[in-house]
Amino acid sequence: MSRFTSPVGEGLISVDRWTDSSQAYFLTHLHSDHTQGLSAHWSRGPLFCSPITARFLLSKFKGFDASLIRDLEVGSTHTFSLISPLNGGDVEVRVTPIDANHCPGSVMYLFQGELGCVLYTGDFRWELTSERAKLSKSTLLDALNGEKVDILYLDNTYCNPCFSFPSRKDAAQQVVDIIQKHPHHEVVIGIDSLGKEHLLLHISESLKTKIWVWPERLEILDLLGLDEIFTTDTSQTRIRAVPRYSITQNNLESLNTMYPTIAIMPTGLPWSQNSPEKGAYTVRYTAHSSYSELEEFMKIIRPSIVIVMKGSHGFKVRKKEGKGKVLASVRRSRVNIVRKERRGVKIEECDEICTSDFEVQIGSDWSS
DNA sequence: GCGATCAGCT
DNA sequence: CACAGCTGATCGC
Repeated sequence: MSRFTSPVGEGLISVDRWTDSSQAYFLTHLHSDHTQGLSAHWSRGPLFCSPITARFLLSKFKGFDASLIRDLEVGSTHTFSLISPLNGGDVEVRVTPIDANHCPGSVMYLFQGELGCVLYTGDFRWELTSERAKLSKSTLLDALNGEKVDILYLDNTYCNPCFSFPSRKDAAQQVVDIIQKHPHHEVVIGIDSLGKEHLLLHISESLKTKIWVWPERLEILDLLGLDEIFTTDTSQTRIRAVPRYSITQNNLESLNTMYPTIAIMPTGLPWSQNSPEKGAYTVRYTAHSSYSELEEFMKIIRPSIVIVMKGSHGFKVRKKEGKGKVLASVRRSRVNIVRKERRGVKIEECDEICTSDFEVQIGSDWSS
């Protein structure tokens, strides 16, 4: 444990982390909690991401130096070289970006080479009933080719047995059903600046209608070639996708003084409650893995060590005194878990990756 | 005045 | 509570 976490020399690789010095920077997707510290003036070094994320990045940060972007074909293995701060020699690294099925452009990164075998999931949904996730699984297993994952950085947002979600396809149909039961209502659907495009597409196709979005959102949809089904003209549709934070009880009541309106919240968050009598519907549509999906994932990966990236309502997280450090303790599993502090990760070079430092403790909960 | 960071909120 | 944000205050340039 201590050998990995104690920094030796300069950092080599940073993932979703932009505040300290590394030789290569990786971005999993363009949600804002993964880009804190990134700006149009980025100059620290090469930034690796998927081609779609590169497109979003240049749109979000106008004036970004495009020569720093290394867009990597998803599903392929790429090789690059870093300089060892220990001996000045080359450190060869293989990286495989794998579709994370979280939002457009989102990827996980599998790093292999002298650094060891490190899998960084970023935010991901391991929804194996979908063809896309099945493809991600085979890409991952092919790239691993039997190699053991030394360190897994895991999105554990919903890693608690109380979270079970329908497939996004089924959840999308639930939204369509709600809309069809209100044929004379206006409909507002809460979304963020990126994500849930497949939900909106499903609604548009099922109901043969365009969907209103705000102008900045249409720019993002244009980058995906989806401009045909969206509009910024309210007269063309009764269905509007609006910023999630704009859907409040007060706003819904105000809308209803003008026209009968229902609100639909696609979310996995447990405190968003369904209140049909108030015209407020919650549908469990989420871009994060459910507990059982995480279980499926862990059965395949069986890493030596897991570092979880979230954790407030996932694993039972226990605050440890001093320095704001947080360690996770897991009651239902004996997997060795450490919670990463703050955002992203900096991967340092070690004298060697010594897997015996990370005793394998895969518990029966993962393996049964 | 501008950009970066943070507190507070949903 | 906070998926992934938004707004507003403050600080340094």
